[in-house]
Amino acid sequence: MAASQRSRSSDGDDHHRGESPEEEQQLELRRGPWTVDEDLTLVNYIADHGEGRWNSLARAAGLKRTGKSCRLRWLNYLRPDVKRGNFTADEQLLILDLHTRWGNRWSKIAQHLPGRTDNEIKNYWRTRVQKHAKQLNCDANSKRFKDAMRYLWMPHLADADDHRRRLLHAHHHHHTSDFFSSATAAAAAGIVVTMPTTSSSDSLATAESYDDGTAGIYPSFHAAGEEMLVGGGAAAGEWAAPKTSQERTMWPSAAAVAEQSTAVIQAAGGGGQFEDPELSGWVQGFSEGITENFWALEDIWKMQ
DNA sequence: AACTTCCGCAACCGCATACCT
DNA sequence: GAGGTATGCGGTTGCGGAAGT
Repeated sequence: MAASQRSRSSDGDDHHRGESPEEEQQLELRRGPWTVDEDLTLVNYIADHGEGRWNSLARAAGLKRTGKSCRLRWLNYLRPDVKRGNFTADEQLLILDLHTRWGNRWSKIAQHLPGRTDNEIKNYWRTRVQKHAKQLNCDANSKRFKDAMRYLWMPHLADADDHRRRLLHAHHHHHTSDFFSSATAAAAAGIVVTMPTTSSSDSLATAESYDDGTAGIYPSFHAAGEEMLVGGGAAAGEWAAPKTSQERTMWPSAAAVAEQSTAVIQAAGGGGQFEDPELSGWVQGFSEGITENFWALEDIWKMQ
Protein backbone atom coordinates (compact mmCIF):
# COMPACT_ATOMS: atom_id res chain seq x y z
CA MET A 1 0.00 0.00 0.00
CA ALA A 2 1.29 3.44 -0.82
CA ALA A 3 2.42 5.29 2.24
CA SER A 4 0.42 8.45 2.56
CA GLN A 5 0.96 11.13 5.12
CA ARG A 6 -2.34 10.52 6.80
CA SER A 7 -2.20 11.53 10.41
CA ARG A 8 -4.87 11.19 13.05
CA SER A 9 -5.33 12.55 16.49
CA SER A 10 -3.85 10.38 19.15
CA ASP A 11 -6.82 10.12 21.48
CA GLY A 12 -7.27 6.85 23.25
CA ASP A 13 -3.69 5.79 22.80
CA ASP A 14 -2.36 3.87 25.74
CA HIS A 15 1.19 5.12 25.57
CA HIS A 16 0.66 8.66 26.68
CA ARG A 17 1.57 8.45 30.28
CA GLY A 18 3.34 11.00 32.38
CA GLU A 19 4.25 13.54 29.76
CA SER A 20 3.83 17.23 30.25
CA PRO A 21 1.66 18.97 27.66
CA GLU A 22 4.81 20.50 26.21
CA GLU A 23 6.56 17.18 25.83
CA GLU A 24 3.42 15.66 24.47
CA GLN A 25 3.22 18.34 21.83
CA GLN A 26 6.83 17.78 20.92
CA LEU A 27 6.37 14.04 20.75
CA GLU A 28 3.09 14.27 18.81
CA LEU A 29 2.68 10.71 17.77
CA ARG A 30 2.14 9.77 14.18
CA ARG A 31 -0.33 7.12 13.07
CA GLY A 32 -1.39 5.51 9.87
CA PRO A 33 0.78 4.20 7.07
CA TRP A 34 4.51 4.27 7.51
CA THR A 35 6.69 6.39 5.25
CA VAL A 36 9.84 5.08 3.58
CA ASP A 37 11.91 7.31 5.84
CA GLU A 38 10.31 5.88 8.94
CA ASP A 39 10.89 2.36 7.69
CA LEU A 40 14.53 3.10 7.05
CA THR A 41 14.95 4.66 10.44
CA LEU A 42 13.43 1.65 12.14
CA VAL A 43 15.35 -0.91 10.11
CA ASN A 44 18.66 0.87 10.62
CA TYR A 45 18.09 1.28 14.31
CA ILE A 46 17.24 -2.37 14.78
CA ALA A 47 20.23 -3.41 12.68
CA ASP A 48 22.46 -1.46 15.05
CA HIS A 49 20.78 -2.07 18.37
CA GLY A 50 18.51 -5.07 17.98
CA GLU A 51 14.81 -5.31 18.64
CA GLY A 52 12.82 -5.26 21.85
CA ARG A 53 12.00 -2.61 24.45
CA TRP A 54 9.85 -1.01 21.84
CA ASN A 55 8.82 2.16 23.64
CA SER A 56 12.36 3.21 24.38
CA LEU A 57 13.43 2.00 20.95
CA ALA A 58 10.87 4.27 19.32
CA ARG A 59 12.12 7.24 21.31
CA ALA A 60 15.80 6.47 20.86
CA ALA A 61 15.39 6.01 17.12
CA GLY A 62 13.63 9.35 16.91
CA LEU A 63 10.44 7.84 15.57
CA LYS A 64 7.25 9.66 16.45
CA ARG A 65 5.45 6.39 16.85
CA THR A 66 4.33 4.29 19.74
CA GLY A 67 6.44 1.30 20.62
CA LYS A 68 3.49 -0.82 19.75
CA SER A 69 3.32 0.61 16.27
CA CYS A 70 7.06 0.07 15.74
CA ARG A 71 6.84 -3.52 16.90
CA LEU A 72 3.93 -4.24 14.59
CA ARG A 73 5.62 -2.61 11.62
CA TRP A 74 8.77 -4.61 12.21
CA LEU A 75 7.10 -7.95 12.81
CA ASN A 76 4.54 -7.75 10.05
CA TYR A 77 6.45 -5.95 7.35
CA LEU A 78 10.08 -5.02 7.83
CA ARG A 79 11.56 -8.18 9.29
CA PRO A 80 13.89 -9.68 6.66
CA ASP A 81 12.30 -13.12 6.84
CA VAL A 82 8.76 -11.96 6.20
CA LYS A 83 7.42 -13.75 3.17
CA ARG A 84 5.09 -11.77 0.94
CA GLY A 85 2.69 -12.64 -1.83
CA ASN A 86 -0.07 -15.16 -2.29
CA PHE A 87 -0.39 -18.21 -0.14
CA THR A 88 0.58 -21.39 -1.91
CA ALA A 89 -1.88 -24.27 -2.02
CA ASP A 90 0.24 -26.04 0.56
CA GLU A 91 0.08 -23.07 2.85
CA GLN A 92 -3.66 -22.80 2.40
CA LEU A 93 -4.02 -26.48 3.19
CA LEU A 94 -2.02 -26.05 6.33
CA ILE A 95 -4.00 -23.01 7.43
CA LEU A 96 -7.27 -24.83 6.91
CA ASP A 97 -5.97 -27.83 8.75
CA LEU A 98 -4.59 -25.89 11.67
CA HIS A 99 -7.66 -23.71 11.93
CA THR A 100 -9.93 -26.72 12.24
CA ARG A 101 -7.66 -27.80 15.04
CA TRP A 102 -7.02 -24.58 16.92
CA GLY A 103 -9.61 -22.06 15.79
CA ASN A 104 -8.61 -18.41 15.67
CA ARG A 105 -5.24 -18.96 17.30
CA TRP A 106 -3.55 -16.96 14.59
CA SER A 107 -0.20 -16.60 16.16
CA LYS A 108 -0.02 -20.31 16.94
CA ILE A 109 -0.98 -21.09 13.36
CA ALA A 110 1.60 -18.61 12.09
CA GLN A 111 4.34 -20.44 13.97
CA HIS A 112 3.82 -23.32 11.57
CA LEU A 113 4.13 -21.18 8.45
CA PRO A 114 7.64 -19.77 8.37
CA GLY A 115 7.73 -16.21 7.13
CA ARG A 116 4.00 -15.69 7.46
CA THR A 117 2.57 -13.43 10.11
CA ASP A 118 -0.48 -13.95 12.23
CA ASN A 119 -1.93 -10.78 10.75
CA GLU A 120 -1.57 -12.09 7.23
CA ILE A 121 -3.14 -15.41 8.08
CA LYS A 122 -5.95 -13.72 9.91
CA ASN A 123 -6.59 -11.49 6.91
CA TYR A 124 -6.53 -14.51 4.61
CA TRP A 125 -9.07 -16.26 6.76
CA ARG A 126 -11.38 -13.31 7.01
CA THR A 127 -11.24 -12.21 3.40
CA ARG A 128 -11.16 -15.59 1.64
CA VAL A 129 -12.38 -18.34 3.87
CA GLN A 130 -15.18 -16.50 5.61
CA LYS A 131 -16.35 -15.15 2.30
CA HIS A 132 -16.81 -18.67 1.02
CA ALA A 133 -18.55 -19.73 4.21
CA LYS A 134 -20.94 -16.88 3.63
CA GLN A 135 -21.51 -17.99 0.05
CA LEU A 136 -22.28 -21.44 1.39
CA ASN A 137 -24.67 -19.83 3.79
CA CYS A 138 -23.07 -21.36 6.82
CA ASP A 139 -20.77 -20.37 9.60
CA ALA A 140 -17.04 -20.79 9.04
CA ASN A 141 -16.86 -22.72 12.30
CA SER A 142 -19.78 -25.00 11.56
CA LYS A 143 -19.30 -28.70 11.00
CA ARG A 144 -20.89 -28.37 7.61
CA PHE A 145 -18.33 -25.87 6.47
CA LYS A 146 -15.46 -27.80 7.99
CA ASP A 147 -16.61 -30.89 6.13
CA ALA A 148 -16.78 -28.89 2.94
CA MET A 149 -13.24 -27.68 3.49
CA ARG A 150 -11.92 -31.04 4.47
CA TYR A 151 -13.41 -33.11 1.71
CA LEU A 152 -13.77 -30.59 -1.09
CA TRP A 153 -11.62 -27.58 -0.74
CA MET A 154 -8.51 -29.24 0.62
CA PRO A 155 -8.47 -31.96 -2.04
CA HIS A 156 -9.08 -29.21 -4.56
CA LEU A 157 -6.07 -27.33 -3.30
CA ALA A 158 -3.98 -30.46 -3.36
CA ASP A 159 -5.13 -31.09 -6.92
CA ALA A 160 -4.41 -27.53 -7.91
CA ASP A 161 -0.98 -27.71 -6.42
CA ASP A 162 -0.22 -30.95 -8.17
CA HIS A 163 -1.55 -29.51 -11.40
CA ARG A 164 0.66 -26.46 -11.02
CA ARG A 165 3.70 -28.59 -10.40
CA ARG A 166 3.01 -30.72 -13.42
CA LEU A 167 2.64 -27.62 -15.56
CA LEU A 168 5.90 -26.27 -14.27
CA HIS A 169 7.56 -29.53 -15.07
CA ALA A 170 6.06 -29.79 -18.54
CA HIS A 171 6.65 -26.23 -19.67
CA HIS A 172 10.13 -25.59 -18.49
CA HIS A 173 12.62 -27.76 -16.73
CA HIS A 174 13.14 -25.33 -13.97
CA HIS A 175 14.95 -26.67 -10.96
CA THR A 176 11.93 -25.99 -8.78
CA SER A 177 9.69 -28.40 -10.62
CA ASP A 178 12.44 -30.97 -10.71
CA PHE A 179 12.79 -30.50 -7.04
CA PHE A 180 9.13 -31.03 -6.48
CA SER A 181 8.85 -34.19 -8.48
CA SER A 182 11.85 -35.71 -6.85
CA ALA A 183 10.86 -34.42 -3.45
CA THR A 184 7.40 -35.88 -3.83
CA ALA A 185 8.80 -39.26 -4.71
CA ALA A 186 11.34 -39.01 -1.95
CA ALA A 187 8.74 -38.02 0.57
CA ALA A 188 6.65 -41.00 -0.40
CA ALA A 189 9.64 -43.16 0.32
CA GLY A 190 10.38 -41.35 3.56
CA ILE A 191 13.66 -39.95 2.32
CA VAL A 192 15.26 -36.80 3.65
CA VAL A 193 14.53 -33.76 1.51
CA THR A 194 15.86 -30.25 1.86
CA MET A 195 14.31 -27.19 0.36
CA PRO A 196 16.21 -25.06 -2.14
CA THR A 197 16.40 -21.55 -0.80
CA THR A 198 15.75 -20.05 -4.20
CA SER A 199 12.17 -21.25 -4.23
CA SER A 200 10.44 -18.27 -2.74
CA SER A 201 6.84 -19.33 -2.54
CA ASP A 202 6.90 -22.96 -1.65
CA SER A 203 8.79 -23.16 1.55
CA LEU A 204 6.61 -24.49 4.27
CA ALA A 205 6.90 -26.40 7.42
CA THR A 206 5.46 -29.82 7.39
CA ALA A 207 2.94 -30.64 10.02
CA GLU A 208 2.84 -34.33 10.67
CA SER A 209 1.96 -33.71 14.25
CA TYR A 210 1.51 -30.69 16.43
CA ASP A 211 2.58 -29.56 19.80
CA ASP A 212 -0.75 -30.55 21.24
CA GLY A 213 0.11 -34.11 20.31
CA THR A 214 -2.60 -34.51 17.71
CA ALA A 215 -2.17 -35.78 14.20
CA GLY A 216 -2.82 -33.76 11.07
CA ILE A 217 -6.12 -33.71 9.32
CA TYR A 218 -4.67 -36.22 6.86
CA PRO A 219 -3.05 -38.54 9.33
CA SER A 220 -2.72 -41.35 6.83
CA PHE A 221 -0.87 -39.13 4.40
CA HIS A 222 1.91 -38.36 6.75
CA ALA A 223 4.93 -40.31 7.78
CA ALA A 224 4.56 -41.47 11.32
CA GLY A 225 4.93 -39.43 14.29
CA GLU A 226 7.70 -36.81 14.40
CA GLU A 227 7.30 -33.38 15.80
CA MET A 228 8.52 -30.42 13.84
CA LEU A 229 10.25 -27.50 15.39
CA VAL A 230 8.93 -24.68 13.33
CA GLY A 231 8.65 -20.92 13.32
CA GLY A 232 10.95 -18.77 15.38
CA GLY A 233 14.11 -17.84 13.63
CA ALA A 234 13.71 -19.71 10.37
CA ALA A 235 15.11 -17.54 7.65
CA ALA A 236 13.19 -16.82 4.49
CA GLY A 237 13.16 -19.70 2.09
CA GLU A 238 14.38 -22.18 4.61
CA TRP A 239 12.64 -25.10 6.15
CA ALA A 240 12.19 -25.13 9.85
CA ALA A 241 14.36 -27.74 11.40
CA PRO A 242 12.86 -30.98 12.59
CA LYS A 243 14.25 -32.55 15.71
CA THR A 244 16.52 -34.85 13.76
CA SER A 245 17.64 -34.58 10.18
CA GLN A 246 16.43 -38.10 9.58
CA GLU A 247 12.94 -36.98 10.36
CA ARG A 248 12.92 -34.19 7.82
CA THR A 249 10.38 -34.82 5.14
CA MET A 250 8.18 -33.01 2.68
CA TRP A 251 4.67 -31.78 3.36
CA PRO A 252 2.58 -34.52 1.91
CA SER A 253 2.98 -35.16 -1.69
CA ALA A 254 0.09 -33.21 -3.11
CA ALA A 255 -0.61 -35.99 -5.56
CA ALA A 256 -0.94 -38.45 -2.72
CA VAL A 257 -3.30 -36.11 -0.94
CA ALA A 258 -5.42 -35.77 -4.05
CA GLU A 259 -5.55 -39.52 -4.60
CA GLN A 260 -6.33 -40.31 -1.01
CA SER A 261 -8.90 -37.56 -0.85
CA THR A 262 -10.65 -38.84 -3.91
CA ALA A 263 -10.83 -42.23 -2.28
CA VAL A 264 -12.18 -40.62 0.86
CA ILE A 265 -14.77 -38.71 -1.11
CA GLN A 266 -15.84 -41.80 -2.98
CA ALA A 267 -16.11 -43.68 0.26
CA ALA A 268 -18.06 -40.78 1.68
CA GLY A 269 -20.39 -40.79 -1.26
CA GLY A 270 -20.90 -44.45 -0.53
CA GLY A 271 -22.22 -43.47 2.84
CA GLY A 272 -21.17 -43.28 6.40
CA GLN A 273 -18.53 -40.56 6.24
CA PHE A 274 -20.74 -37.56 6.85
CA GLU A 275 -23.29 -36.87 9.45
CA ASP A 276 -24.75 -34.20 7.24
CA PRO A 277 -26.86 -36.09 4.66
CA GLU A 278 -27.19 -33.00 2.51
CA LEU A 279 -23.44 -32.59 2.27
CA SER A 280 -23.00 -36.29 1.70
CA GLY A 281 -25.22 -36.12 -1.36
CA TRP A 282 -23.49 -33.00 -2.50
CA VAL A 283 -20.13 -34.73 -2.24
CA GLN A 284 -21.36 -37.83 -4.02
CA GLY A 285 -22.36 -35.76 -7.01
CA PHE A 286 -19.17 -33.81 -6.80
CA SER A 287 -16.83 -36.77 -6.54
CA GLU A 288 -17.28 -37.93 -10.10
CA GLY A 289 -14.57 -36.44 -12.20
CA ILE A 290 -12.64 -34.71 -9.47
CA THR A 291 -9.45 -36.39 -10.56
CA GLU A 292 -9.49 -35.13 -14.10
CA ASN A 293 -10.95 -31.70 -13.58
CA PHE A 294 -9.26 -28.67 -12.20
CA TRP A 295 -11.96 -27.38 -9.94
CA ALA A 296 -12.51 -23.78 -9.09
CA LEU A 297 -13.99 -23.24 -5.69
CA GLU A 298 -16.87 -21.37 -7.26
CA ASP A 299 -17.73 -24.53 -9.24
CA ILE A 300 -17.81 -26.50 -6.07
CA TRP A 301 -20.26 -24.15 -4.47
CA LYS A 302 -22.44 -24.22 -7.56
CA MET A 303 -22.91 -27.95 -7.12
CA GLN A 304 -24.98 -27.53 -4.00
C1' DA B 1 -14.31 8.90 -18.62
C1' DA B 2 -16.59 9.42 -14.33
C1' DC B 3 -18.60 7.50 -10.62
C1' DT B 4 -19.73 3.78 -7.31
C1' DT B 5 -19.03 -0.42 -5.01
C1' DC B 6 -16.17 -4.06 -3.54
C1' DC B 7 -12.24 -6.06 -1.49
C1' DG B 8 -7.56 -6.79 0.39
C1' DC B 9 -4.51 -5.46 3.60
C1' DA B 10 -1.86 -2.48 6.88
C1' DA B 11 -2.50 -0.55 11.01
C1' DC B 12 -5.14 0.38 14.93
C1' DC B 13 -7.52 -0.73 19.42
C1' DG B 14 -8.58 -3.05 23.71
C1' DC B 15 -7.55 -6.60 26.52
C1' DA B 16 -4.72 -10.36 28.58
C1' DT B 17 -0.57 -11.92 30.17
C1' DA B 18 4.31 -11.63 31.28
C1' DC B 19 7.76 -9.27 33.34
C1' DC B 20 9.91 -5.99 36.43
C1' DT B 21 10.50 -3.24 40.66
C1' DG C 1 1.87 -9.63 46.61
C1' DA C 2 0.84 -5.03 44.54
C1' DG C 3 1.39 -1.83 41.12
C1' DG C 4 3.36 -0.35 36.94
C1' DT C 5 5.11 -1.30 32.38
C1' DA C 6 6.10 -4.07 28.21
C1' DT C 7 4.72 -7.36 25.05
C1' DG C 8 1.60 -10.30 22.55
C1' DC C 9 -2.85 -11.53 20.69
C1' DG C 10 -7.25 -11.31 18.36
C1' DG C 11 -10.86 -8.34 16.60
C1' DT C 12 -11.86 -4.31 13.94
C1' DT C 13 -11.30 -0.26 11.05
C1' DG C 14 -10.68 2.38 7.11
C1' DC C 15 -7.60 3.58 3.08
C1' DG C 16 -6.80 2.96 -1.53
C1' DG C 17 -6.70 0.21 -5.68
C1' DA C 18 -9.50 -2.90 -8.61
C1' DA C 19 -13.61 -4.10 -10.63
C1' DG C 20 -18.07 -3.05 -12.04
C1' DT C 21 -21.63 0.11 -13.95
